[in-house]
Amino acid sequence: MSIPQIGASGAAPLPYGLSREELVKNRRQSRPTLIPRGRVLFWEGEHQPQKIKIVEGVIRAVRLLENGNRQILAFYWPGDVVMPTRSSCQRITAEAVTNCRVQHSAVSGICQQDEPCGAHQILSETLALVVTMSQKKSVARIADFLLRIRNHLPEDPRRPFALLLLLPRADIADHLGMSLETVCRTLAEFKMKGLIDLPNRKTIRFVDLPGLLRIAGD
Amino acid sequence: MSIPQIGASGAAPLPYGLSREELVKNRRQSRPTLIPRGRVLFWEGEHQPQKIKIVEGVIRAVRLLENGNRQILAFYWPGDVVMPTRSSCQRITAEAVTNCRVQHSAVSGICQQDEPCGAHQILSETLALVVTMSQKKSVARIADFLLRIRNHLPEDPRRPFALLLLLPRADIADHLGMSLETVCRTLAEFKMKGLIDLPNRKTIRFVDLPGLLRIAGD
DNA sequence: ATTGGCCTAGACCGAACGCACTATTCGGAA
DNA sequence: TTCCGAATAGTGCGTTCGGTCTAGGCCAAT
Repeated sequence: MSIPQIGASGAAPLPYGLSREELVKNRRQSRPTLIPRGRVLFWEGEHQPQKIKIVEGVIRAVRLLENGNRQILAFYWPGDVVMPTRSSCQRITAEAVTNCRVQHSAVSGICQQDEPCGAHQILSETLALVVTMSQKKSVARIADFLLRIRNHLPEDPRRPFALLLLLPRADIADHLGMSLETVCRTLAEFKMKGLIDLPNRKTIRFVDLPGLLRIAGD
Repeated sequence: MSIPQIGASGAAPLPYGLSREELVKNRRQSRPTLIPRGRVLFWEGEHQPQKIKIVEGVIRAVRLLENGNRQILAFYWPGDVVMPTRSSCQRITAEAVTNCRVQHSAVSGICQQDEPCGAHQILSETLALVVTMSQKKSVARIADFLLRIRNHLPEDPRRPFALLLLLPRADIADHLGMSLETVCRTLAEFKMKGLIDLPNRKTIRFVDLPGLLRIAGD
C-alpha cells in the first residue's frame, strides 16, 4: 500500500529565498509531531501545502460518503511521504489509524518534475485497488493485502517472528470493499489452513508465504 | 465518465521557439485524424506528449492484465481532451471503441497549474469507480452508468428520442466490474420495468429517468 | 466488576457468476 | 444484392460467494 519509490527520501531541500522567520518555522515543523489515533491530518478539498513524512504509525487515505460509509484508498507507513496537491484536486481525507509521529516539511512547488504530487501517489494505489476489486475474490484480495502490508508491520516485541497487525478489521474491510465479517472469516480460514497464525487480535505471524502467494495470485 | 471541466477548450497556445517545420507539423496534427475501431492510441508506459481532443467516437482508457482480462477505467467522448502524462506515470492504454476522429495538439508542459495532467483526469474517474464498485450493487451501478453516459450519446437518426448506445456490452461489463451476462440481464430487467427501451442492440431510449435515478441512488 | 469497543462464529439468503445453448447482427465474399 | 461465418448478444439454470443478522466472547480502560 505504500509508495516507497516516490519521495521516500529525507526532508526536502530548502527552497531559496525563505525569510529567517520561514526558516525557523520550517525547522520547527521538521520536528516530529504527535498525532493521536483517529485524528484528521487534512480534509478532502482542504489545501495541504506541505508534505508529511510518517515516522511512526499508520495513516489512512479515506473518502467519506454521504451514507456514512467510507472507502479507504490507501495506507501510509513509516518512511512514506504524503505529498500535497492543489486543494481543488485534494480528493481524500487523511486520518491517523494509530497514534503517529509525523514530520511536516515544505515542498518547492506542487507537482514538480522531480516530485510528483499527491495525485500521482494516490492514483497508483487506486488503480491497483480497482483492478483487485474487480478481478479477485475476497480470499485472494485479503491474501494479497496481507503480503503487501507485511514489510511495513513492526515486530511484536513479546513474540518472536510475529508482527503487530496495526489495522483494525473494519479498516481492512473498508479498504478491500468487503464486510468486516468476511475479513474475520477469511483470516480464520487462513489460520485453520496453516497459512498464518493469529496469537491474538493484534498479532499476526506469517507461516506459509508461498501458500499465501498462491492464493493471492487468484 | 467524461471530464468536461478539464481542458475541454480548443487547441493549446503554440509554444514559442518552434521551427517552421514543427509549426507545419503542428498545424497538420491539428487536422482531425481518423482512428479505426479497436486501434490503440497509446500504450501504458509509453510517452504521449500531446493532448488528444476527441471530435467524434469513443475512446476507452484501459488497464491490461496478465491473465488477459482488462479493466476499463474511463470512456472519453466527443469534446473531451485526453491529457498527457510523464511516461513513468502513464498507467493506461487508450483504445478506440468505435471509429474516431481526433485532434492531436501540443501542450506547453506536463501538468501545469492551468492544465492538470492526465493523472488528475484519470484519478477523478478511478476514485468514482472504486467507490461505486465497493458500495453499489450491479443494478445500481448500471443505472448510474447509463445516466452518466446519456448526455454523450448521439441521437439515432432513424428513431426519434432514441440514442445510439455506442458501447458493446462487454465494455460496460469490463468497466463496471461485472460479467457480460449480468449487464445483459440487468438491461433486460430495466426494459421490462419500463425504465428504458431497447429497440435494438445499439439503440437505447431513456423512458423513466426518475426511476433510473432512484435505482442508481442505491 | 462493569462497560464499551472490537472481534468471532453460525445461520440464512439473495446477488452475481459460469456454463451451455440459442438468437441476432455484422461484415466480407461471391 | 445474397449468402455465410464470426462476433456479439440474450437467456435459463444451478452453484457459490459474500452480505446481513444475531448472539456471544475477549480485552482494555474506567
